[in-house]
Amino acid sequence: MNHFILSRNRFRSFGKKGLMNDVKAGPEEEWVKSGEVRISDLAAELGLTKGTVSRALNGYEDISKKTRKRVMEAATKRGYVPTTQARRLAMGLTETIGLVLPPMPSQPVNTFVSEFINSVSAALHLHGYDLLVHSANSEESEVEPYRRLVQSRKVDGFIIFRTNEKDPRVNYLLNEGFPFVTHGRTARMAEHDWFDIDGEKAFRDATSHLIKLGHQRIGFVGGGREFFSAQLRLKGFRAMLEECCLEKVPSLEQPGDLTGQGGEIAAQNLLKQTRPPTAILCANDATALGVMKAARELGFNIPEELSVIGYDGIALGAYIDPPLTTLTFSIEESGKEMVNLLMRRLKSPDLPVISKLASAILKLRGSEGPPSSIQNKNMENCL
Amino acid sequence: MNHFILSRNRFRSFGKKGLMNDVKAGPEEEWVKSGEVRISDLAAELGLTKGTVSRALNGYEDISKKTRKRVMEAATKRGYVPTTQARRLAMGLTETIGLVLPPMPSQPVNTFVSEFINSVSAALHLHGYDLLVHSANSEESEVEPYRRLVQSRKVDGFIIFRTNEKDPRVNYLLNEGFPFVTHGRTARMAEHDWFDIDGEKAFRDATSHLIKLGHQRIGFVGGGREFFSAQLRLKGFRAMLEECCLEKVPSLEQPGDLTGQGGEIAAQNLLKQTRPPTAILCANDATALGVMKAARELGFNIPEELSVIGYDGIALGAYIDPPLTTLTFSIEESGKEMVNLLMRRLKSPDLPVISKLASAILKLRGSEGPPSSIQNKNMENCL
DNA sequence: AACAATACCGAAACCGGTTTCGAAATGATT
DNA sequence: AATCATTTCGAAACCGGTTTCGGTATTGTT
Repeated sequence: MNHFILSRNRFRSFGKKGLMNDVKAGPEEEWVKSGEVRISDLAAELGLTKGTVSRALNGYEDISKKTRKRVMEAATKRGYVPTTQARRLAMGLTETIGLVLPPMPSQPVNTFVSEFINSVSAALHLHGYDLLVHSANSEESEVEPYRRLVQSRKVDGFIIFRTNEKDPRVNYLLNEGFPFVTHGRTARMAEHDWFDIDGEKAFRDATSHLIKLGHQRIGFVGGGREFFSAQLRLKGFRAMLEECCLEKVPSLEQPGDLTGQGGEIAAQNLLKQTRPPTAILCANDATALGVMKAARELGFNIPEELSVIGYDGIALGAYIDPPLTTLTFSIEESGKEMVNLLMRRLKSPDLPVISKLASAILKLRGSEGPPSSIQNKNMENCL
Repeated sequence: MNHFILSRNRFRSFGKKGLMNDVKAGPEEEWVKSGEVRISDLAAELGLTKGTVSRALNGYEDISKKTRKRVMEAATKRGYVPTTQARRLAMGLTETIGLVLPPMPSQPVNTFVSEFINSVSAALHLHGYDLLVHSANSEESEVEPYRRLVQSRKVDGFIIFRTNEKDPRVNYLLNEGFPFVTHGRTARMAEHDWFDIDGEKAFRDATSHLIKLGHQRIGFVGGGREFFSAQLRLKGFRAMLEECCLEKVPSLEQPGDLTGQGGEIAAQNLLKQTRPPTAILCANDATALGVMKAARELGFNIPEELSVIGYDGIALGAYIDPPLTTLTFSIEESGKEMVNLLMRRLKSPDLPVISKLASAILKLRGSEGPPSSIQNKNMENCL
């Protein structure tokens, strides 16, 4: 809806594209300038109607073998490719999935995003779908981009990631009855398809690993309350502590914001205590980097005096000193699985919701080790 | 072109969307289910033809004020949003720009890509354009994705990044006369619009900085011959050496592949020499991280015994020890400028090609310093 | 009051495909 | 050879918009 006034008979370049550049018509003659032949051209050339040509190309069974062959050959020879826009309009679908990037102002480590986009795009392509990537304007509501894409019918469904427990985007789309899949669980996870990494189990594993190394005082730097996944990681941490008969010390649980800076602040709070922890579990790698930085500045040697474990498996963690031990998972698998879930939903909207939980694995790289002064008093009670 | 056979009268769900979920029709009554009203509905409701409604909404001047107002109000009241696919088909354009992700196998630090996508998408949105992100299958030719998108008319133009000197994608699109802009120069840069960072100047600056600190033997880890931008950085490095009367030592120039691993290997080659360099310039940050890792393993203290400078300005470089000094530039600006160039091209295809060169700035963070043994023999001849 | 100019809108073509429906041609059956 | 079923294709509607063109109704001019 443009609001400027247009004159009625404005210029419009019809027909052949503007610039018929001097294509060097070299030795090979049959050079086909792409995208110039329409289905009606094909039909006229073959003495058929465009309906028949369309049915022949799309495999309808009411076309004789001979005709189908003629059509196919003419199509490949002339380099015919159907115009996507027309096909989509006629079929009433967009064959496009939307992915809205959350605003990323202070996020230091976005390596996840590009890999994720890559894998999602590749997986969609196998199903003949395109990926529309939209950026979120931080000044408007979080759901605005979704609303626009739905209303203008630009996409058939959404891939949502970095969900919060109470997620307005999820609420909006559920209310619209619009197909989507989330990466991460939400409060309404029983009502929509989702894929997630089992962060709870991951942190049970990591905690267990630290306890087996001899750590008794383990710190945890999480995310804010709004990050559901970070809460689940905290849950796993607590569960393993309890399972191993270690007392839960509230001051050792610090909130963070999943950024490096947040990690620095939290680490200072932890390490300046009279009895600082001998190990710190971080809700993600960015946080872990901040923790390591603060630890260095406070004079803690890693891993001798402090073990640090992150979560995300960013490749860069292997290049720092010491290399960051982290919980890692396959981003490629994430993308592929989410696309599978979404395609299933698009094909049959009324199927019951399903979900898939993948597991992270602990990648030991060197930022953890036994504590300097081992005190094994309570260990015999546990595994 | 599906090759499976379809029965003629297959099921197709027409009209209203499948799942009219129980939308809680709360107190506020005028809840508009989005995307259900078409232009013909509006026209019928108003007693007008759809042509008139369309002209009214699009600002044609042959519509009376009164009618326009009626139409506008009805449109907003009923929540009418034109169906994108239909509009695009009628107008003969896609309002979509394609971005093909290069295959990213072992790239350790891909933070650039997501930020770039984000800024490009945001800039495109201001012009009413969408961003279609496509992944490159590494098994097929590099230009295949472009060919497909062009032939199926899914995009109006391309954003290309990480160009090589001889770039098949550029060749293909130039030959097709299809609009695009590159991030980075190519051998045919006189024939297409491009945006680039002035890497040559950037490395002159960085080299100058090191020389002023007292370094006489400076190593360089570049990219392969195919990376044009890396070559330009090397050029800047050499130019400043010459300007400062420092001899060019071939063994101090090591090729790399812009990855961390490549940096490690190159650093080993440099540091195991009988007279190792006291500083190493790296063609990008990933390389620099590999160099730092190798240096640590060979027992070089950074920055006391070895200065390291990277290029890219990845945020995470601030969190390692020591924080990585690097050449940085605004990715947001890059995206915005490239979109501007492309929009200009789309509006008037016959304008002469233009380009824009932005500059990188040296961000000092701590991985460089004066060499341990200062030898200033030749410095008085220079600036 | 007659006439030309202008404002405004309807009718219809068009974009490029897909799908339905029915008719003609072909083949099978008795 | 007549009848019926099947194969094959043309004609036309349709998707949901945009744009052209021409014809009234209105206004302005003398």
